[in-house]
Amino acid sequence: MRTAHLIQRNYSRFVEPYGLTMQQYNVLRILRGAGEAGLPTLEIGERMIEQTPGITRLLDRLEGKGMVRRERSSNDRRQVFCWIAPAGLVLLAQIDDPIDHGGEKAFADLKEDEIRALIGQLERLRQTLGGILGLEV
Amino acid sequence: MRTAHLIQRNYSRFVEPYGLTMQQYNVLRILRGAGEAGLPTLEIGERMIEQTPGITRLLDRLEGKGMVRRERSSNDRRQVFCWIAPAGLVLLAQIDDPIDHGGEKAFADLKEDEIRALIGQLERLRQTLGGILGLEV
DNA sequence: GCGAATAAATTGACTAGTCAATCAATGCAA
DNA sequence: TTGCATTGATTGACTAGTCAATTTATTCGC
Repeated sequence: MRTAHLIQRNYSRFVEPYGLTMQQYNVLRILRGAGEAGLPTLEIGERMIEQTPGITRLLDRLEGKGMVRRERSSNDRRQVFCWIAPAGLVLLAQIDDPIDHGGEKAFADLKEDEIRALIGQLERLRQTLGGILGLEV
Repeated sequence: MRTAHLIQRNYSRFVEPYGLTMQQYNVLRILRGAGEAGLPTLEIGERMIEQTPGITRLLDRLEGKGMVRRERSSNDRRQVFCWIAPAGLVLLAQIDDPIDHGGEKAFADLKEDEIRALIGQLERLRQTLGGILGLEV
Protein backbone atom coordinates (compact mmCIF):
# COMPACT_ATOMS: atom_id res chain seq x y z
CA MET A 1 0.00 0.00 0.00
CA ARG A 2 2.92 2.32 0.66
CA THR A 3 4.33 1.53 -2.76
CA ALA A 4 0.99 2.08 -4.49
CA HIS A 5 0.74 5.42 -2.75
CA LEU A 6 4.16 6.50 -4.00
CA ILE A 7 3.37 5.36 -7.54
CA GLN A 8 0.21 7.41 -7.41
CA ARG A 9 2.19 10.46 -6.34
CA ASN A 10 4.80 9.84 -9.00
CA TYR A 11 2.25 9.83 -11.80
CA SER A 12 0.28 12.69 -10.29
CA ARG A 13 3.22 15.03 -10.85
CA PHE A 14 2.70 14.74 -14.58
CA VAL A 15 -1.04 15.21 -14.82
CA GLU A 16 -1.63 17.83 -12.12
CA PRO A 17 0.11 20.62 -14.03
CA TYR A 18 -2.60 20.11 -16.63
CA GLY A 19 -5.37 20.47 -14.05
CA LEU A 20 -6.21 16.77 -13.97
CA THR A 21 -6.13 14.24 -11.17
CA MET A 22 -4.90 10.70 -11.83
CA GLN A 23 -8.45 9.40 -11.76
CA GLN A 24 -9.61 11.98 -14.25
CA TYR A 25 -6.64 11.12 -16.46
CA ASN A 26 -7.60 7.48 -16.19
CA VAL A 27 -11.17 8.14 -17.29
CA LEU A 28 -9.93 10.12 -20.28
CA ARG A 29 -7.60 7.26 -21.27
CA ILE A 30 -10.46 4.79 -21.04
CA LEU A 31 -12.75 7.00 -23.11
CA ARG A 32 -10.08 7.58 -25.72
CA GLY A 33 -9.70 3.81 -25.96
CA ALA A 34 -13.45 3.42 -26.44
CA GLY A 35 -13.36 5.76 -29.44
CA GLU A 36 -16.46 6.84 -31.35
CA ALA A 37 -18.59 4.19 -29.67
CA GLY A 38 -18.31 5.83 -26.27
CA LEU A 39 -19.13 4.00 -23.04
CA PRO A 40 -22.03 3.95 -20.58
CA THR A 41 -21.19 5.49 -17.21
CA LEU A 42 -20.97 2.30 -15.18
CA GLU A 43 -18.78 0.52 -17.72
CA ILE A 44 -16.17 3.18 -17.16
CA GLY A 45 -16.42 2.40 -13.47
CA GLU A 46 -15.81 -1.28 -14.10
CA ARG A 47 -12.54 -0.53 -15.83
CA MET A 48 -11.39 1.56 -12.90
CA ILE A 49 -10.57 0.61 -9.34
CA GLU A 50 -13.42 2.66 -8.02
CA GLN A 51 -17.03 2.09 -6.97
CA THR A 52 -19.86 3.42 -9.10
CA PRO A 53 -21.10 6.50 -7.21
CA GLY A 54 -17.68 8.06 -7.57
CA ILE A 55 -17.73 7.74 -11.34
CA THR A 56 -20.74 9.97 -11.79
CA ARG A 57 -19.05 12.81 -9.94
CA LEU A 58 -15.74 12.28 -11.71
CA LEU A 59 -17.58 12.62 -15.01
CA ASP A 60 -19.41 15.70 -13.73
CA ARG A 61 -16.07 17.42 -13.23
CA LEU A 62 -14.64 16.30 -16.55
CA GLU A 63 -17.77 17.43 -18.36
CA GLY A 64 -17.49 20.78 -16.58
CA LYS A 65 -13.99 21.16 -17.96
CA GLY A 66 -15.19 20.33 -21.45
CA MET A 67 -13.11 17.15 -21.59
CA VAL A 68 -16.07 14.77 -21.82
CA ARG A 69 -19.43 14.75 -23.56
CA ARG A 70 -22.42 12.85 -22.11
CA GLU A 71 -25.75 11.91 -23.61
CA ARG A 72 -28.60 9.74 -22.43
CA SER A 73 -28.98 6.73 -24.70
CA SER A 74 -32.15 6.72 -26.80
CA ASN A 75 -31.86 2.97 -27.07
CA ASP A 76 -32.00 2.25 -23.33
CA ARG A 77 -32.95 5.48 -21.64
CA ARG A 78 -31.48 4.34 -18.33
CA GLN A 79 -27.95 4.51 -19.71
CA VAL A 80 -25.83 7.63 -20.14
CA PHE A 81 -23.11 7.32 -22.78
CA CYS A 82 -19.84 9.21 -22.44
CA TRP A 83 -17.28 10.27 -25.04
CA ILE A 84 -13.96 12.02 -24.78
CA ALA A 85 -14.28 15.55 -26.20
CA PRO A 86 -11.78 17.07 -28.66
CA ALA A 87 -10.25 19.16 -25.85
CA GLY A 88 -9.65 15.92 -23.97
CA LEU A 89 -7.83 14.35 -26.90
CA VAL A 90 -5.60 17.39 -27.23
CA LEU A 91 -4.79 17.30 -23.53
CA LEU A 92 -3.98 13.58 -23.53
CA ALA A 93 -1.69 14.01 -26.52
CA GLN A 94 0.33 16.49 -24.48
CA ILE A 95 0.55 14.28 -21.41
CA ASP A 96 1.20 10.88 -22.99
CA ASP A 97 4.93 11.21 -23.53
CA PRO A 98 6.01 12.70 -20.20
CA ILE A 99 3.91 10.26 -18.20
CA ASP A 100 5.19 7.18 -20.04
CA HIS A 101 8.72 8.40 -19.56
CA GLY A 102 8.08 9.04 -15.87
CA GLY A 103 6.70 5.55 -15.43
CA GLU A 104 9.76 3.95 -17.00
CA LYS A 105 12.07 5.79 -14.66
CA ALA A 106 10.24 4.47 -11.61
CA PHE A 107 10.84 0.88 -12.68
CA ALA A 108 14.36 1.39 -13.98
CA ASP A 109 15.95 -0.39 -11.01
CA LEU A 110 14.02 -3.62 -11.53
CA LYS A 111 15.08 -6.04 -14.26
CA GLU A 112 12.65 -7.17 -16.91
CA ASP A 113 12.07 -10.57 -15.30
CA GLU A 114 11.74 -9.11 -11.82
CA ILE A 115 8.96 -6.87 -13.05
CA ARG A 116 7.25 -9.88 -14.59
CA ALA A 117 7.56 -11.81 -11.33
CA LEU A 118 6.20 -8.85 -9.39
CA ILE A 119 3.19 -8.56 -11.67
CA GLY A 120 2.57 -12.29 -11.42
CA GLN A 121 2.62 -12.32 -7.64
CA LEU A 122 0.35 -9.30 -7.40
CA GLU A 123 -2.05 -11.01 -9.79
CA ARG A 124 -2.15 -14.14 -7.67
CA LEU A 125 -2.72 -12.02 -4.60
CA ARG A 126 -5.60 -10.25 -6.33
CA GLN A 127 -7.03 -13.58 -7.36
CA THR A 128 -7.08 -14.73 -3.75
CA LEU A 129 -8.47 -11.43 -2.52
CA GLY A 130 -11.10 -11.35 -5.22
CA GLY A 131 -12.24 -14.78 -4.11
CA ILE A 132 -12.39 -13.74 -0.47
CA LEU A 133 -14.23 -10.52 -1.20
CA GLY A 134 -16.44 -11.92 -3.94
CA LEU A 135 -15.33 -9.33 -6.49
CA GLU A 136 -13.96 -9.24 -9.99
CA VAL A 137 -10.28 -8.33 -10.04
CA MET B 1 -2.55 -0.10 -7.14
CA ARG B 2 -5.39 -2.50 -7.83
CA THR B 3 -3.90 -4.97 -5.39
CA ALA B 4 -3.39 -2.34 -2.71
CA HIS B 5 -7.01 -1.33 -3.11
CA LEU B 6 -8.22 -4.90 -2.63
CA ILE B 7 -5.99 -5.36 0.42
CA GLN B 8 -7.47 -2.20 1.89
CA ARG B 9 -10.97 -3.54 1.31
CA ASN B 10 -10.06 -6.92 2.76
CA TYR B 11 -8.86 -5.40 6.02
CA SER B 12 -11.68 -2.87 6.14
CA ARG B 13 -14.20 -5.68 6.54
CA PHE B 14 -12.79 -6.40 9.98
CA VAL B 15 -12.56 -2.92 11.41
CA GLU B 16 -15.71 -1.32 9.99
CA PRO B 17 -18.11 -3.40 12.11
CA TYR B 18 -16.43 -1.69 15.07
CA GLY B 19 -17.06 1.77 13.64
CA LEU B 20 -13.43 2.33 12.64
CA THR B 21 -11.84 3.01 9.28
CA MET B 22 -8.52 1.40 8.39
CA GLN B 23 -6.72 4.69 8.93
CA GLN B 24 -8.26 5.14 12.34
CA TYR B 25 -7.32 1.56 13.20
CA ASN B 26 -3.80 2.31 12.06
CA VAL B 27 -3.52 5.36 14.29
CA LEU B 28 -4.75 3.37 17.27
CA ARG B 29 -2.17 0.66 16.59
CA ILE B 30 0.58 3.25 16.41
CA LEU B 31 -0.55 4.88 19.65
CA ARG B 32 -0.82 1.55 21.42
CA GLY B 33 2.76 0.89 20.31
CA ALA B 34 3.88 4.22 21.70
CA GLY B 35 2.52 3.32 25.14
CA GLU B 36 2.56 5.70 28.10
CA ALA B 37 4.92 8.10 26.36
CA GLY B 38 2.37 9.03 23.72
CA LEU B 39 3.32 10.72 20.44
CA PRO B 40 3.17 14.25 19.05
CA THR B 41 0.62 14.67 16.25
CA LEU B 42 3.03 14.89 13.35
CA GLU B 43 5.07 11.88 14.43
CA ILE B 44 1.95 9.79 14.03
CA GLY B 45 1.71 11.17 10.52
CA GLU B 46 5.26 10.14 9.75
CA ARG B 47 4.48 6.54 10.60
CA MET B 48 1.51 6.54 8.30
CA ILE B 49 1.26 6.88 4.55
CA GLU B 50 -0.57 10.13 4.86
CA GLN B 51 0.25 13.82 4.75
CA THR B 52 0.04 15.91 7.91
CA PRO B 53 -3.19 17.90 7.52
CA GLY B 54 -5.14 14.67 7.36
CA ILE B 55 -3.74 13.48 10.67
CA THR B 56 -5.23 16.32 12.66
CA ARG B 57 -8.71 15.52 11.42
CA LEU B 58 -8.25 11.79 11.90
CA LEU B 59 -7.35 12.47 15.51
CA ASP B 60 -10.33 14.82 15.87
CA ARG B 61 -12.64 11.93 15.01
CA LEU B 62 -10.87 9.44 17.23
CA GLU B 63 -10.92 11.89 20.13
CA GLY B 64 -14.63 12.44 19.51
CA LYS B 65 -15.19 8.68 19.87
CA GLY B 66 -13.22 8.64 23.11
CA MET B 67 -10.52 6.42 21.62
CA VAL B 68 -7.72 8.97 21.93
CA ARG B 69 -6.63 11.57 24.46
CA ARG B 70 -4.75 14.73 23.39
CA GLU B 71 -2.89 17.32 25.42
CA ARG B 72 -0.70 20.25 24.49
CA SER B 73 2.85 19.66 25.65
CA SER B 74 3.96 21.95 28.46
CA ASN B 75 7.54 21.32 27.41
CA ASP B 76 7.20 22.60 23.84
CA ARG B 77 3.85 24.30 23.59
CA ARG B 78 3.74 23.90 19.82
CA GLN B 79 3.36 20.16 20.15
CA VAL B 80 0.18 18.23 20.93
CA PHE B 81 0.76 14.80 22.42
CA CYS B 82 -1.64 11.95 21.78
CA TRP B 83 -2.34 8.76 23.71
CA ILE B 84 -4.62 5.84 23.11
CA ALA B 85 -7.50 5.92 25.61
CA PRO B 86 -8.66 2.87 27.60
CA ALA B 87 -11.67 2.47 25.30
CA GLY B 88 -9.25 2.29 22.37
CA LEU B 89 -7.24 -0.47 24.01
CA VAL B 90 -10.39 -2.49 24.64
CA LEU B 91 -11.47 -2.07 21.04
CA LEU B 92 -8.09 -3.09 19.61
CA ALA B 93 -8.03 -6.17 21.80
CA GLN B 94 -11.27 -7.27 20.18
CA ILE B 95 -10.09 -6.63 16.61
CA ASP B 96 -6.53 -7.97 16.78
CA ASP B 97 -7.28 -11.64 16.29
CA PRO B 98 -9.80 -11.49 13.44
CA ILE B 99 -7.72 -9.02 11.46
CA ASP B 100 -4.50 -11.00 11.79
CA HIS B 101 -6.32 -14.11 10.72
CA GLY B 102 -7.88 -12.27 7.78
CA GLY B 103 -4.48 -11.05 6.66
CA GLU B 104 -3.01 -14.54 6.70
CA LYS B 105 -5.78 -15.86 4.50
CA ALA B 106 -5.09 -13.21 1.86
CA PHE B 107 -1.48 -14.35 1.51
CA ALA B 108 -2.14 -18.07 1.85
CA ASP B 109 -1.55 -18.72 -1.87
CA LEU B 110 1.96 -17.28 -1.87
CA LYS B 111 4.85 -19.29 -0.49
CA GLU B 112 7.05 -17.92 2.25
CA ASP B 113 9.92 -17.06 -0.13
CA GLU B 114 7.60 -15.55 -2.70
CA ILE B 115 6.26 -13.18 -0.09
CA ARG B 116 9.82 -12.24 0.83
CA ALA B 117 10.67 -11.63 -2.83
CA LEU B 118 7.54 -9.52 -3.26
CA ILE B 119 8.39 -7.38 -0.24
CA GLY B 120 11.95 -6.94 -1.48
CA GLN B 121 10.90 -5.79 -4.92
CA LEU B 122 8.33 -3.39 -3.54
CA GLU B 123 11.00 -1.98 -1.23
CA ARG B 124 13.38 -1.40 -4.12
CA LEU B 125 10.58 0.24 -6.06
CA ARG B 126 9.84 2.53 -3.12
CA GLN B 127 13.53 3.34 -2.85
CA THR B 128 13.59 4.46 -6.47
CA LEU B 129 10.34 6.36 -6.13
CA GLY B 130 11.49 8.01 -2.92
CA GLY B 131 14.57 9.23 -4.70
CA ILE B 132 12.57 10.59 -7.62
CA LEU B 133 10.03 12.29 -5.39
CA GLY B 134 12.48 13.42 -2.75
CA LEU B 135 10.61 11.70 0.08
CA GLU B 136 11.29 9.31 2.89
CA VAL B 137 9.90 5.86 2.19
C1' DG C 1 17.55 40.66 23.97
C1' DC C 2 15.33 41.52 19.41
C1' DG C 3 13.77 40.19 14.90
C1' DA C 4 13.72 36.81 11.36
C1' DA C 5 13.56 32.17 10.23
C1' DT C 6 11.81 27.75 11.48
C1' DA C 7 8.72 24.27 13.43
C1' DA C 8 4.11 22.12 15.03
C1' DA C 9 -0.36 22.11 14.27
C1' DT C 10 -4.50 23.67 12.36
C1' DT C 11 -8.04 25.53 8.96
C1' DG C 12 -10.16 26.13 4.31
C1' DA C 13 -11.22 24.43 -0.02
C1' DC C 14 -11.12 20.93 -3.01
C1' DT C 15 -11.17 15.86 -5.09
C1' DA C 16 -12.08 11.21 -4.25
C1' DG C 17 -14.09 6.92 -2.40
C1' DT C 18 -17.73 4.66 0.17
C1' DC C 19 -22.51 3.18 1.70
C1' DA C 20 -27.35 3.70 1.70
C1' DA C 21 -31.21 5.43 -0.41
C1' DT C 22 -33.64 7.06 -4.36
C1' DC C 23 -35.49 7.53 -9.14
C1' DA C 24 -36.56 6.30 -13.71
C1' DA C 25 -36.59 2.89 -17.25
C1' DT C 26 -36.81 -1.77 -18.48
C1' DG C 27 -37.94 -6.71 -18.30
C1' DC C 28 -40.50 -10.49 -16.79
C1' DA C 29 -44.23 -13.41 -15.20
C1' DA C 30 -48.67 -14.71 -14.23
C1' DT D 1 -51.04 -5.97 -19.55
C1' DT D 2 -50.31 -4.95 -15.07
C1' DG D 3 -47.61 -5.33 -11.21
C1' DC D 4 -43.01 -6.28 -9.33
C1' DA D 5 -38.26 -7.10 -9.47
C1' DT D 6 -34.07 -5.56 -11.72
C1' DT D 7 -30.84 -2.38 -13.79
C1' DG D 8 -28.39 2.17 -14.66
C1' DA D 9 -27.49 6.22 -12.72
C1' DT D 10 -27.67 9.65 -9.37
C1' DT D 11 -27.87 12.08 -4.71
C1' DG D 12 -26.82 12.66 0.30
C1' DA D 13 -23.81 12.14 3.99
C1' DC D 14 -19.65 10.86 5.51
C1' DT D 15 -14.28 9.87 5.77
C1' DA D 16 -9.98 10.65 3.77
C1' DG D 17 -6.07 12.85 1.27
C1' DT D 18 -4.06 16.96 -0.73
C1' DC D 19 -2.30 21.86 -1.18
C1' DA D 20 -1.99 26.51 0.36
C1' DA D 21 -2.38 29.58 3.97
C1' DT D 22 -2.46 30.69 8.82
C1' DT D 23 -1.54 30.65 13.86
C1' DT D 24 1.32 30.03 17.69
C1' DA D 25 5.63 28.85 19.74
C1' DT D 26 10.53 28.22 19.54
C1' DT D 27 15.24 28.96 18.05
C1' DC D 28 19.05 31.19 15.98
C1' DG D 29 22.03 35.06 14.56
C1' DC D 30 23.71 39.16 15.63
